[in-house]
Amino acid sequence: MRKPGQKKGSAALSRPRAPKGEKVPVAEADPAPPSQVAPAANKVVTITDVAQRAGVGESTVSRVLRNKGSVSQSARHKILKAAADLNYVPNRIAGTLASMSSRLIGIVVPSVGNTVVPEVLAGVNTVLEAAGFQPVIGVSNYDSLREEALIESILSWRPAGILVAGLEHTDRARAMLKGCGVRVVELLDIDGEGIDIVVGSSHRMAGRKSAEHLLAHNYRNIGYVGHDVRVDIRAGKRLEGFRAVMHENGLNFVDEEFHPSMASSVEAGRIGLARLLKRQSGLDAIYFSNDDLALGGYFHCLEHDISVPRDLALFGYNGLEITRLTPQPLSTIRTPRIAMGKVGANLLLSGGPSTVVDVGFELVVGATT
Amino acid sequence: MRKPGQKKGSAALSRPRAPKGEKVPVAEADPAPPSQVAPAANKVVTITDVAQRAGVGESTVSRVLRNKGSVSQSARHKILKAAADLNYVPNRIAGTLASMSSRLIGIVVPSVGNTVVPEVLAGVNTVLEAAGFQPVIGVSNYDSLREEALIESILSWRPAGILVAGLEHTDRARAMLKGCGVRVVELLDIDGEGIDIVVGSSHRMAGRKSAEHLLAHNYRNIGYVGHDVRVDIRAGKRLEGFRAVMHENGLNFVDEEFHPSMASSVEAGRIGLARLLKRQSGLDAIYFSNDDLALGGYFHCLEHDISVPRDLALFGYNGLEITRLTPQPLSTIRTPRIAMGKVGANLLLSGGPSTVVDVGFELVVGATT
DNA sequence: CTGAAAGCGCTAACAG
DNA sequence: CTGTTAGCGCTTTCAG
Repeated sequence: MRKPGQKKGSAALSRPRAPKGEKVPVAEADPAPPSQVAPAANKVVTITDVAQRAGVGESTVSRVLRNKGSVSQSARHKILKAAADLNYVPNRIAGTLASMSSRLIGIVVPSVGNTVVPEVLAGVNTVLEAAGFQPVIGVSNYDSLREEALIESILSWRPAGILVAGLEHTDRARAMLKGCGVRVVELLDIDGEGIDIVVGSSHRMAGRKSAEHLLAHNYRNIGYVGHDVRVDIRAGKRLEGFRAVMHENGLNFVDEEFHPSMASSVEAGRIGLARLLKRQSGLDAIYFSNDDLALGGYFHCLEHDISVPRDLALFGYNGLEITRLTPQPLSTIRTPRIAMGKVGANLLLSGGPSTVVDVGFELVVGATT
Repeated sequence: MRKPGQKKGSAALSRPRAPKGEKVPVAEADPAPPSQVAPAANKVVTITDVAQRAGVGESTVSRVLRNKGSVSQSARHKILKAAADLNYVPNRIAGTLASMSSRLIGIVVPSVGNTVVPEVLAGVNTVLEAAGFQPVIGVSNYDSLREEALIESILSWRPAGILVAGLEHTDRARAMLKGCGVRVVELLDIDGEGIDIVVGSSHRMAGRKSAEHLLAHNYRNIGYVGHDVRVDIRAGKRLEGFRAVMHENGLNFVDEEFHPSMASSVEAGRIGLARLLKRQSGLDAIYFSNDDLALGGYFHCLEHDISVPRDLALFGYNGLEITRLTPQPLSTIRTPRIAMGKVGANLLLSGGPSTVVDVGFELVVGATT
């Protein structure tokens, strides 16, 4: 049996006594008779304490604190005062368990490398916060097994909903998502079979449009510079779409350079383009897996006096802020990331039916094509 | 009294029945006598179910699932099998309440705009994940009142620890952090009074070193281009340090341009430098509030054929990856962000005494000074 | 409008 | 090694 009255705080991580500077006289710290009552130190305030101090029942306190049910003004006042005096912080863990409904929202993203994921998260967060939900985040590092583990872990917090990136998951992850009983939103991509709510844009189509743009501008000797497309599935879909259009026009990439980095990076683009140009001449345009890489390629051109787009055209993906601020704005495809996050979060909370929302994209003709 | 057996899932956000495509015959959906038993649909599996199916007691199941205490191989086997069969996902909300120790870690950051915060978070996350903790995140948008609210909200989840950015908080926020009974880590800055554990570097000193560097290279007519320094307190400290060195050498900024954006941005740097150069001639160096701005300034120079550093030297802060990949690498100060996150998280979990850790910084001499 | 009481699902003694 | 039993702090009937 647990000894009542001997309440302890969080065992492992509770603050050690007397942090730097605060002297606590060893002998006479506690004026109460020692070994009789446990020292009241750090006792966590509960709703019971508030109720007692206000002289009301616990349920009334609960009602006031959650603005639910009707309570007399006098009681409300006393309770609010008591809570403030006691510095009461409600315990949502207990609240969640009792009410069987949480204000936690799970989020699983592949990385926080470039700014695209943070931007989506910012959009999501705006909505969640306004609605009083708290995000619980996991980063999978583009590893689907890690994603699976994260999903399980997050689900164990019984969130009110969950957002994940992309449509590709392990079978077990899909099963868990399907069976967990809460709404799930898959963000960023719509090319594939979704689980519940899907909000994103078509990467296949983005790749196609990119190719059509370059072909329309009479580029024919096109190279590809990308990062690991096995890992970044959406980049792979863009490449696929691009390639399809090339084939439909009887063309092929002159050459392709895959940097083995899992995450995209400016450096990968810089190195990748340098390598490609070393072994191929006659290229007139490069399609990059995204703006990070394209930026690296652009820097390479600047440094080596390769005239863009006369000598070489460059095309990226994402429409990052920076791409329109370089000396020559980069040609790219811009996606509404903040909006995507907001739409996803709203749909998650709104309780509507399963849907697929295509937020679309915009081809931005910069000065590099 | 709550009717037993009529367990319901999360009310608000539970998945609606029959999502797209799955036809559910209205009349004969449930073969059981209607209005007698509640449909067993979606019943959430609990530890009791697992125990029953495995033919053991609940506590034994708990022991197996948490690898605690000793259990016979046969029992362990049966339990694991039962759990898998039932697709059991433990309820950590209940576990946390019962054990009074959570595996949640609160994190409050000012923004997710540029990559510095995500990088710190990546470091933090590496450690947390390895130790089985889950981050609960809040974004304050550089608003201290919002930060206060977020801290309160996050504390209500009774996290095992909390990480916040910077040392400046509202009085109430400090009080809550001090009184919450768990370890708190303040990241990014060490110039000031900390609450418990402080991990960061001195921005004042970074500003000083930057000034010393420029002065040592004989720049004397120095301008400042920054974003809102009232809001980004750490940028303000750098400016202060820089200015102090100038004064000690009988100098002053020739002119200062503050872009009213709260968050830093490449655009602010571009516009800010353009404005500054329009009203001042004879400047030989610019100190930027950080690399985002410096990058924008650099792009402005590239576009307007301002020779760097001959006509104008540029100096930033952060040491973002991209600053060493531009045609001329930018001169800047690099901070160990990933390491900072790791150290902070480790200290948080390790349970040591309150400390201040200066992770230092490195002045990177690029090609722009 | 208010209080009493029964759990939410799990963990932690304790006694086998 | 294992089952029983009290709670964790809060919400939610239900009966005043």
